[in-house]
Amino acid sequence: MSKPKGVRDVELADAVFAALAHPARRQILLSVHYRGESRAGEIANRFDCSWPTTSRHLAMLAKTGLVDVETVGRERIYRVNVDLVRKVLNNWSGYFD
Amino acid sequence: MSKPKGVRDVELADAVFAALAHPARRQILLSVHYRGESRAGEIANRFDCSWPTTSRHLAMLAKTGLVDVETVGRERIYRVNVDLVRKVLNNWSGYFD
DNA sequence: AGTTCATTTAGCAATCTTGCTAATTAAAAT
DNA sequence: ATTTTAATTAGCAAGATTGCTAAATGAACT
Repeated sequence: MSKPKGVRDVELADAVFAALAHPARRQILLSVHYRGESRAGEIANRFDCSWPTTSRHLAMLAKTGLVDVETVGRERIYRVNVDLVRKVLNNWSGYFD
Repeated sequence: MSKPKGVRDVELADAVFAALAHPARRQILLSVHYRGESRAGEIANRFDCSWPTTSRHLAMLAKTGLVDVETVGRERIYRVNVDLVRKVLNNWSGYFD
């Protein structure tokens, strides 16, 4: 544990809130969650922006840990990391109780 | 009720998540919450960025409704709108239950 | 009225973000 | 081996965000 927990929490919040800042990423997150695991192409087709643009949004969500990716052949399957979403949001909400 | 509730919720989420995206604004929000109502100058002095920069962050938080402002003479007193913070975060967290 | 104090607004440069199309990777099918 | 399919990465232009200093607002004090 090189960094103290508080620091890691702050860095995580930085990344998560940055990721959630864009409407398209929030939409993607909700969409993937409600439809269950989704292939990149399915996700890209559901949105009006280009596939590469969606791909970059997905990459950012993945980097932050908000989604997990599984590569199956030439497809990539995304799932929401529900625990992380809830953890960060609930944690933050809790500061204001 | 000109816009349907769903639309208003989405617009509110856009504004709130945009406001929470910047670390300085999250820090300001926490700081104002924990120290209770604060004058603009107190807030500005607690952070290393310039007063005008903090002022703009505060303006954004206020526009979004995350803080309320009361003008008393030449001072401005900020308070966190705890209900809004919690409402939006809990609402969003709830999507992933 | 003139000065000071608290704060915001203007204006600008530097940096980040987003969106696109074109190019690339790599697995599957022929 | 070549082509097709799924998806990402590169590269760039347009726009948004942030931070600063200087200027402006407006209440309070002398």
